[in-house]
Amino acid sequence: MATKLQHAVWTKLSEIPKGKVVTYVELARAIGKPKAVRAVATAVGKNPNLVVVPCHRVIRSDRSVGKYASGVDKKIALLKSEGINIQKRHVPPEDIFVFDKK
DNA sequence: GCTCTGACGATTT
DNA sequence: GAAATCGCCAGAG
Repeated sequence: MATKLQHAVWTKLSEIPKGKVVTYVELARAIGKPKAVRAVATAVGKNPNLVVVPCHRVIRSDRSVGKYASGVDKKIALLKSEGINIQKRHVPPEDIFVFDKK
């Protein structure tokens, strides 16, 4: 099952271009709930559609990779494969994607 | 309807 | 710089 919040999150995630990552804050802001970062994180973690939902492109606002269901190390490897020079503790700000805010 | 928990954030110690 | 604390929203029991 999927709540509307989760759907909103996944939809936004699918809009992230390859080679870019997004922070939970930006993602939360994109769905109109900038304070609901925790709810957003929960939604991402429960993502049932790994194909259209690149959850590995989601990082924390402090540029740390955060967590990953299949292992943080895997997440980092995937992002590096997309051209992102990511590290466990920090991610290059220039590779962080920002949603078009209104 | 209340309480606990969570892939978090920001601030303080 | 790392750990602890408080605050935040939504979902699950």
